[in-house]
Amino acid sequence: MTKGDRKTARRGALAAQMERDLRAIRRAMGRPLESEIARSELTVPQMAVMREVVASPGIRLKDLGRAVSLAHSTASGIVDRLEKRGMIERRTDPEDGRVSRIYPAAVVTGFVRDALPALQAGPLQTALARARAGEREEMARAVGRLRELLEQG
Amino acid sequence: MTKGDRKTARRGALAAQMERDLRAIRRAMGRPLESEIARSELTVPQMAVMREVVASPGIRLKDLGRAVSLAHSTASGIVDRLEKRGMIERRTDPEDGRVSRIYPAAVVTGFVRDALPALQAGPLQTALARARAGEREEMARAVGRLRELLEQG
DNA sequence: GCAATATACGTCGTATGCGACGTATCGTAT
DNA sequence: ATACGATACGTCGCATACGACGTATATTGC
Repeated sequence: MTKGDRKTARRGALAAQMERDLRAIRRAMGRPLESEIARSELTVPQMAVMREVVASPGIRLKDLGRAVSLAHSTASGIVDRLEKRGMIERRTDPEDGRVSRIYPAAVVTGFVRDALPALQAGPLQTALARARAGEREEMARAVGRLRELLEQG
Repeated sequence: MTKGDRKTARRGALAAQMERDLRAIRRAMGRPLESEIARSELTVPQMAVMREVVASPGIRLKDLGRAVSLAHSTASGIVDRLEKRGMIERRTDPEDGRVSRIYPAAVVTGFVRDALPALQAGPLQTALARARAGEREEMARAVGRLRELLEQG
């Protein structure tokens, strides 16, 4: 085995470990939501979509998907379910018949704007609270950098 | 607005940004797999499971799920599909009728052992290759720490 | 020895999550 | 004006992904 091979193997092990960690992170982030914020009956992605729609009423589906880093088909499905619950509204753009604009339902706008900041104190924020300030910044930077590296490919 | 409120808000923003980054990371990691490693016809989780099964033939389903950070029901489904393709085998433990042990199919054992290291050079490893060595370690550490913080809750 | 409990899995219902495909609409070049 | 490509969505098929529930098998308590 050459020196280069060992290097490659070491990087592979690092990557494999990071993959395991990232799966575990995803798992840990999704889990408590079901129980902790059960009152709101919103899953993590639904929460993210609601936040975005409240922040930008009338957002196009495509931009919504990009904002939450989801394929438009996935975003469409989430909007479907939120619409079925009456928390959101789809309206075709009068100036461009192709785009459907997403609005928060009038009834929930105020409620969501108030409740969301409190509700979004999910497992991630709880975990971050346990870290030192420097650690928090470091992890945020690392995650951002990793995203950057992955997306520039 | 008190000083504590601002602090909480800042942490919320940090958490929200990290959530976006983590979604984007997940998305970027899953995507090229479909095309790049299309020959192997294996998805990311299937790859992770194959790796684990080849590394530990006869592993119990529960331990398999834990190793890849997935619920046992999810692991069961993945094993179902791999079994249907003949890449894996389920055998009930003769000493304990409850456990089903997972074995790599005899035909693929050698092949997988050789092919996997090359195939697992997925988007993450590509991205990591673009980073400086120090950055790599830093990101790995940060991700590991984040996992630790999330799981200790 | 047997009832109560615990464990390991399989299965189901639901929610993501994606690419591929079809459709309606818009912009544009002829 | 009309054909043609581009764009935005909706929908489908499939693969995760989870908790809840049921079932079969061990283990424990008495």
